[in-house]
Parts: sequence; structure tokens; C-alpha cells
Amino acid sequence: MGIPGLLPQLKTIQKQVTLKKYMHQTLAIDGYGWLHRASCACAFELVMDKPTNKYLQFFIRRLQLLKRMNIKPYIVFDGGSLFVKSQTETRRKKKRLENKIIAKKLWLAGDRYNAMEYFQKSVDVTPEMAKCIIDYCKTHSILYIVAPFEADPQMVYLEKMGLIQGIISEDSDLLVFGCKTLITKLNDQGEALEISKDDFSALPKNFPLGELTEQQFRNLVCLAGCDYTSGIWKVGVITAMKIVKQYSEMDDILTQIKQTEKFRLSKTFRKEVEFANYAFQYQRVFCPVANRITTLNNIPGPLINSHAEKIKIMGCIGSVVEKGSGIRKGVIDTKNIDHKVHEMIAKGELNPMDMTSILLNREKKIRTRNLYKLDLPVGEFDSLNNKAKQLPVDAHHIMFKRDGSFGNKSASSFFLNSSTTVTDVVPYIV
DNA sequence: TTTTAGTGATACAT
DNA sequence: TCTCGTCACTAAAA
Repeated sequence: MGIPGLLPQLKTIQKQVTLKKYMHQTLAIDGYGWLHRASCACAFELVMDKPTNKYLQFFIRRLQLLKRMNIKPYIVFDGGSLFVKSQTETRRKKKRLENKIIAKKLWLAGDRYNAMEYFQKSVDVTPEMAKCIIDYCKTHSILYIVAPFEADPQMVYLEKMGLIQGIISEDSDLLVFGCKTLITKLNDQGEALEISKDDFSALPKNFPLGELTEQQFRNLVCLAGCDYTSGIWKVGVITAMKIVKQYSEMDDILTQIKQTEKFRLSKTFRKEVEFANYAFQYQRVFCPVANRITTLNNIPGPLINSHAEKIKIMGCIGSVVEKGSGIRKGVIDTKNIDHKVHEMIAKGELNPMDMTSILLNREKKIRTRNLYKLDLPVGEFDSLNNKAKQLPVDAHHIMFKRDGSFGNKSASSFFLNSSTTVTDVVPYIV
């Protein structure tokens, strides 16, 4: 993740801090980062589809830590995936599946200890887990938002808008997106390292990041390798810095590299760089003030004059739901975007992956399914209450399906008026 | 020396 | 039907 080898080069400007420094401030939190760390503790349960509250407990502990310091958290979750990263994601998914098979094999063979290692490698952090945290945030008045796509640009946008004063994350990509105050390596004692963009000018001569323009910085990470480019073989951040200082334009860099026999360029590299520049600068974010979808930075007018260019950009910054048709595509004109749908995604009501289905809390979903499996009598199921309603509604309502059709009576009347048991219906918590 | 890429150990929890 | 590992150490190349 992020830029390999970038953080070590910033060692000299990393400030050892405690959370006390941010007292009375609002800090953005990379929700996925915390979810991922927390999921190690309950990898078995997550992979085997068993209920667990351990990852929520991890959040609760950390949120209490912030509360003691009088810090207001603003949790930011990742949303949908970008088309440009689809190949990386299918590769990871395949790897997770392989690890899952190994984990189950080891577990069945009785090698519990080694099985855990592979269970942890096969955990899949899902939006449903995020929803579990979101439900906690709602009942405890904690700020949160689900980004339309990646959390990184969303957090930087909140910083630009002055809604937060710093970002808690382990991802060095944030600096490329333009983050001003990055807080990394936060531990349970409230100690962390702070990296400020303002301190770039104080970096040593061999890595003068302060002398680079934002565009040169983006070129640097593209050469060294980032989330959107595979980089160039034998080029790390130091070599990339030398190259960028010598030729500031990417076109010059590429023609120069092609002439030398020193480095080998992949066929797709030029395209990767182009895509990366779009993703870093113009990715879709949600503005919680205006309640509308926007972009991290404004897309320059001349860039989107041609239709072909338009299509290309949309794959990099994320496609949105069109107003009226409800179809997901690369809408340019903000007037034609269904902002209401995207507001529901931002609030965690709709699944950010498909942008249509209701986002369910993982633990509630599993509890309900377990009720179904347990073959409980009607009376006990009734205690969960409730009236079934048309989509979308808030949590705690139940929809149920029988003979392939949705019922819309109250659950109690449905069960009391028939001899149905829970095994006959498929309950959904909506 | 400097820089890059690969390897192995390692993981959570009150 | 559904989203990210990392650190310290070492060999090897420049």
C-alpha cells in the first residue's frame, strides 16, 4: 500500500507526538485501516461467517482514547472500487481465496496455530463490517462518512474544507493527494508520528521534496510505484527524485528513459501514469456540507471537451448514478447526477459497491440468519418486533420473503395468522 | 557507500 | 454478491 520507501525518507521531519497535541480538534480517521487491524483478532470468525464483536470493540477502545483527549473523530470509510484498480483487486481476491483454502485445510488437520496465519491472510473486510461501526457511530453521535470511492481523497477533501485538522492513517498516498497533516503509527498509548507538508522544505539535500511542484511529486511516485502504477524496475523513491529533478516534464522523462538501456519501460506505463494523475487530482468525493457529489479538485474545462477523454477520466475518478435513468455511468454535468442516491451511500444506507442494495450490518445479518437456522418458534421471533416497510427504511425493521415474494405485513401478524415457523421464511433486516 | 528487491518472522485480545 | 500488511534484515548491484 502507498508508496514503498517514502515514509523512511521523511524520517527527519517525522515528529513524535501524543494525541494531547490535537485537543479540541477534529481528526479524520481511516476507517478501513482500523477495520483491517482489528480484523486480525477475529480472522477466524470473519472468514467462517460467524458472529463477532471484536472489531467493534477495537473501535470503541480507540474512540474512547480520543474522547479522553477531547478529540472529535470523523470516521471515513472506503466506498466503491475504481475501474482503474479492478485488475489489482481481482488478483488480491484470488490470493485471499487461495489462503482461505489453505487455512481450512490446516484447521481440519488440527494445526490450529498455523491455520490462524492463513485465516488472517484471507480476511475480506466488507462494507457490512463498516455498517456495524456506523450503527455504533449513529447511537453515539460520532461523525462518519462513506466515501463514494477511496477514503484518501475524501479525507483530504474534508481537510481542504476545514472540517478536520488532521488525518489518522498509515497510508503515504495521502501526501500525494495533498494532505497537510498526516498522523501515522498511532498506538494504544496515544503516541504517534506526525508528518506535516509544511516541513517538506526542511528535508535533506538527497530528498528535497519541498522543491518539487505537486505535479513533480505525482511523477515521482508514478516512477517509484504507487497504487495506480507498477513503477519502473530498479527505480525507488531516491532514483525517482533524481530523475524528476533532472527532467520535470513526464514526457521528457519517458523519452529519455526509452533511449537509455538502463531501465525497461512496460508497454502500459504511459497510460498508467495518465490514469494515476486523474485519480490523484480529480477523484470523486462527497461534500457533507452541500450534500452533493463533487471532485477533490475541479476538473479543468479543456480536459473534458472530447468524448473519448471524458470516458477515460470517468474510469479513473469513478462513475456515478445518473438522475432519472438510475444507470451507473460517467456523468460529467453535476446537474445530471442523482445526488440523493449518493447521499444515502455517504450515510451508509446504500451499499457503495453496487449503489442499489441496502447496506446491512454484518452482525445483525448473521444473527437473523442464525435465528432462521435455529428453527425458533413464532413467539420468540416475534420479540424482534416489527412492521415490514418498503425500501429503504432505517435499521431494525424486518422484511421477509415467502414463496419468492416479499411480504409487507407486520412480522407479528404474519406469524400469528399462520402456522409458519421461521424456517419457512427468509428474514431480512433492513 | 548507496539503493533496491527479496526473505522470514510476525501477528489479536483487558 | 462484497476492499489495502509490515518491519527488520540481507544480498546484490551500481
